[in-house]
Amino acid sequence: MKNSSLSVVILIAVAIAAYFVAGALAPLQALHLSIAVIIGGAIVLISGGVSTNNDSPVSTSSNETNENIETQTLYVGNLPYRANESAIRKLFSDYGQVVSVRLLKDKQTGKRRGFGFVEMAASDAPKAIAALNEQEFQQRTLKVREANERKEA
DNA sequence: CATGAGCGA
Repeated sequence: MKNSSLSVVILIAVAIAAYFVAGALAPLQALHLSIAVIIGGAIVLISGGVSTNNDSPVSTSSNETNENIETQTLYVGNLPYRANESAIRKLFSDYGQVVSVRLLKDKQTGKRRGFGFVEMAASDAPKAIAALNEQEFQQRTLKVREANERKEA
């Protein structure tokens, strides 16, 4: 839709340019028009062929499993109120790829509740638990455990 | 601003 109108604009501009290019190449003005029409027709075929290629861009059946890594949500408790999400993400990213980190805040009061959830690769989750559980983080002993409710892989 | 066991819009 937008591609077609844009193709028309580009087509006109290219055709005009092709007309002058043809003027430089051919001595006769009739030949100018002929070459311009030929080039214009070629542009029409090319742009038409491109725009009508509306097949699904990534319909290759091998693309459906696009890095579907098994993720495990970890419960992280006893977090310091000063802790922000980036610090937690960086802390956990040393033991595995962190998918998402969410620190829970009270919706009513807006205050932080001191715990959160870290979603990371399931293969790296036990290592992160063993390494970060009962570990001191900003003078607070973290409690890292597998999440129980809400989301499960 | 202040709080400290716990499992989430």
